[in-house]
Amino acid sequence: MQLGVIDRADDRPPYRQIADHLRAAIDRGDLVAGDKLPSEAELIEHYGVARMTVRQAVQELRNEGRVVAEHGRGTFVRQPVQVRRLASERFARRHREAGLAAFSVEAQKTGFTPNVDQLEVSTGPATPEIRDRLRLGDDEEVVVRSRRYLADGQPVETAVSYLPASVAAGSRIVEADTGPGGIYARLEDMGFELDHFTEEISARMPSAEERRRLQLTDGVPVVVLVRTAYDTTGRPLEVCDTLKAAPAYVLEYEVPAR
Amino acid sequence: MQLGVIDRADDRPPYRQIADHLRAAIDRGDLVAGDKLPSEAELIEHYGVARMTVRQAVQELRNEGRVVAEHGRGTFVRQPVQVRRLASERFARRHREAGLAAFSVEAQKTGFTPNVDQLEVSTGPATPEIRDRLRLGDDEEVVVRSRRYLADGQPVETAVSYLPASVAAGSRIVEADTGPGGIYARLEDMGFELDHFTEEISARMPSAEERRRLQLTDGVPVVVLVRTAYDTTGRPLEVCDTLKAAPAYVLEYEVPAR
DNA sequence: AGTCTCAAGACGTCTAGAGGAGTTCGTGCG
DNA sequence: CGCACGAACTCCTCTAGACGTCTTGAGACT
Repeated sequence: MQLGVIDRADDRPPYRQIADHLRAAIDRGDLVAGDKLPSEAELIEHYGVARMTVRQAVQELRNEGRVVAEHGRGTFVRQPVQVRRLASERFARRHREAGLAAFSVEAQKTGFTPNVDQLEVSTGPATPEIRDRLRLGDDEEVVVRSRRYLADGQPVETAVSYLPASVAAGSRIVEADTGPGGIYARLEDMGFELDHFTEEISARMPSAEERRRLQLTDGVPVVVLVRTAYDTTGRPLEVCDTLKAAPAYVLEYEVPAR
Repeated sequence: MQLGVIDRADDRPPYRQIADHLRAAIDRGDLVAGDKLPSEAELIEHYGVARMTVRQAVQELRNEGRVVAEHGRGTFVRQPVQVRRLASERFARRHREAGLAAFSVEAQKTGFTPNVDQLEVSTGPATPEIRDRLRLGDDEEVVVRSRRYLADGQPVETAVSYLPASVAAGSRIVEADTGPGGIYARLEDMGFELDHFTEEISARMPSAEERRRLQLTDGVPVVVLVRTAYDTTGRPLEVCDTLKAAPAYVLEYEVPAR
């Protein structure tokens, strides 16, 4: 494998030059997914720099998610993201069925074993952001429903729903088991007419806690999806905050051209 | 500000404890967006550890995108992601108009100055992935159109479109200026009937090159959006690969409930 | 053959420095 | 008053080590 040497005339610092060499080796195909990078000792030997310098170089690639270090074994080139498309979702299906039901339908098609856990339901004050989205007053409380979806035992998504307590109170929405059709069916039972949804999609690096819950390695971002459901009067009935394990999970939307 | 001390009995290493202390201070609100973290010297003094140790702690928060270091000034708590909603897009509008036109309409509503640059058009062989998405044979070439969108001079999105050369050949699609309505209008001029689109959304860490083109700081992921447009016969006519600067750019979709 | 032990090799964490480069701001000079 | 300069402070890069934990595989033992 060709790595080159450090050019002291280059204005980039040595650690960055080393990182670029390694990245180029991956891009060239000298190193493919699963291959082991040269060990730290070998890089020190090759470049004639201190250990912290080669570690900083490798750290760059780890932060980019291109390699993953395994304690005691070595550092390996990672499979490029979104190779596995664990599940896709179609809008229509997603919103006709709710929660685990939609996930199960997808599972049948894609061939994984679906599971859901960590369902917690509580009622309490809302954060300013949720209050804003649900257009609530300062004192109004919300019902919070959180859960985690797994595919073949692997966590792929966490979701937290917020509903105004005034809407959910007295219904099965405040219970762990909402019954068939999920909370959307319950809302319709209660006379609310669901009209449309907005979804805001962004991405960010997960916190250590979120990384733990989704069993993510370093350098992998999560897709953040915030769905708000409105009734025919334009009143927001639910905000659902979803974190998706990005490399494993690709959303797929289908829309008409006009 | 309350930071605590390192607990040698704790099984977490010191640098992680320090990172947790700082993260907790932010979560508690002791430090809010724009605030300066204690300097490295102050953290060394407070915790009684070496410089590399406090740097490693701060590096954790930088990787999470919660703080940003400014050379010579200090390290500052970053605005939480998606506070600025530079632009939102609605499906209908997005696909009736094309490219800069849609971007400009959005600009008018949201109040930024739109711009587009780096438009390059070329024809050549396709990557295996693009060939697969466009259902092309091994020898078929594609027309590649790349551009970058800016809002108030700030890059917010890069996009690369791929069309089968057999579709685009002889039309204005192979020219830098496609004329009014963009490539979708040209495709319709040529008798192709656009039927529907799929969009796959994921996220990943950008490469150094991508970070440069979008002027992103460390620790910020990009949202990757791959749109495929089909005609009424189900033939894929275009694949558009889009990178969005995640924290500044939140997609917004609106869909009917059923 | 199967199991245990141990050493080598890999990455993880940390120390105690050094010099460099960018930013800020006060001070003194013109 | 305006400007140049320098000190102080900040983060950046790097050195040359030390010891730790984890993994693997060779070799000894049963």
